[in-house]
Amino acid sequence: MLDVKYIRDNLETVEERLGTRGEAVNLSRFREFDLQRRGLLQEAEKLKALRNAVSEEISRIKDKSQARDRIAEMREVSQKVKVLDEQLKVVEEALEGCLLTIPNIPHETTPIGKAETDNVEIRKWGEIPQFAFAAKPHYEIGESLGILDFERGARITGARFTLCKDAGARMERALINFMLDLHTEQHKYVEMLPPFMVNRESMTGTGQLPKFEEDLFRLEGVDYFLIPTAEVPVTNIHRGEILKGSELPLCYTAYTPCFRKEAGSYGKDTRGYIRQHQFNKVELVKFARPEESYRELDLLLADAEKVLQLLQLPYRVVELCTGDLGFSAAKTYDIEVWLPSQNTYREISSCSNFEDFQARRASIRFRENEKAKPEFVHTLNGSGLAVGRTVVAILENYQQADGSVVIPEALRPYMGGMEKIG
RNA sequence: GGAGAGAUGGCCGAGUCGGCCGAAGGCGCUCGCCUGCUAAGCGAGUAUACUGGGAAACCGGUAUCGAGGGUUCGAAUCCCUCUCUCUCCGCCA
Repeated sequence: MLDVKYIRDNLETVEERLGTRGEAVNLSRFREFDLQRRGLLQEAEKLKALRNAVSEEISRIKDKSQARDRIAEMREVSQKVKVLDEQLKVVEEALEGCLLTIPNIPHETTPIGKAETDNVEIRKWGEIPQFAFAAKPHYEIGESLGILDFERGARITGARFTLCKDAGARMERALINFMLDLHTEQHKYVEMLPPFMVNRESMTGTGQLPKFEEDLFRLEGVDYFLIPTAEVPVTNIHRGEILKGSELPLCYTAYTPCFRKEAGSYGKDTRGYIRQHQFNKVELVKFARPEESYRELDLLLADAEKVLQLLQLPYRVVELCTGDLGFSAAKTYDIEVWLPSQNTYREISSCSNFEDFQARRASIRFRENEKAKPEFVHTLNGSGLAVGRTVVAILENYQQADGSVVIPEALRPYMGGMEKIG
């Protein structure tokens, strides 16, 4: 959510900068609701002030018969207040609804662009493997090794669900532990294991709602949703709180499964393990001081990259352009891992600074010192990493001519010393 | 699922028959005084949001005692609904 006062005072700038996201933005509705609200508010508050003053007078009059006129007068005032308050409520809801659907303003360093193709490559890491044979896609490798079972996954649930078996299941678990250990022991994040379903307020706080309800799995009977990412429960840990400046930045890491409807991605990545309705992810979340948030974003990105470096998987980092930026983000770096079968890099992590956009929605603030005014924190998060796609990358990059897959050295301690599958 | 108890400021905790209650008292914290050091003591201060005015410091108004609604000139206090927490019973990994 953007600052109402900022929009009010910089309407054209805001429209223009939001326009770089690719959708025309018209804030005239906002302006109208804002004006209406303040008009009604002033009127109502004036009457309330009068009522409060006269009520106090009445309280001092011993003989209530002498207050009869004033009581009658105030009865009328209260009626008017009631009407105004009702109108106000309608306008405020409209204004709120308006605000909740306005995306974040891209950071000034976010490259202007229309789509994915305008993203900017920042750096590449690692050697792209050269195979003396035709590199197989991960789903063929996984199926022939008996560690990924798409058919039975679909039988159990449906399309885009996969059964991990034997060393495949073990590798998922190993990667989760490997990543969590790295981030908690080397990068000093605090581990969290949050609920995997959240309420509507939490989804609104991080920006999934109200606009993207069709992407979420919703439970029946209660207003709970399956989380599409750990960002939601972990960021909402501090919803409604005022943190101490001295404890910032707060750095949390969490493993959770993620559930996404993938509405609108029909036909994309239909085969294999790339795009699932349920996948595992280790997430990194930070709450930082505004002036430190971009430095923290660089650190967070480096922490995520470290996973791929240790696993010796080639990747590149791209900076998303304004047209490709998520709703809540001001700036995003994607980490893309090399997939030999596709002869291209595919997203495996997305690291974003949301600045105060989520903090304002979720009311997460901090006080620099005892007497300081509360300020909104900046929230950040990034995948560290998507576990399923890491499995995909390992299978493809570490595949051997005989169909076996070598296990990255860093992962072996987590797989009982296993050196290869098959 | 059944029965009961509760929800007040950073924390603890008071709030009588509705009015002078944004809310006693204590703890904590901040600043000052005092004091070889520490402790104790003394004095002052210590919520948030919106809104009007002001360049600002700041001044005024409104709202907030779990949430929403009702009664009333006036609600932390009375009534209704909901949510959450705790205790007991049942069930269960």
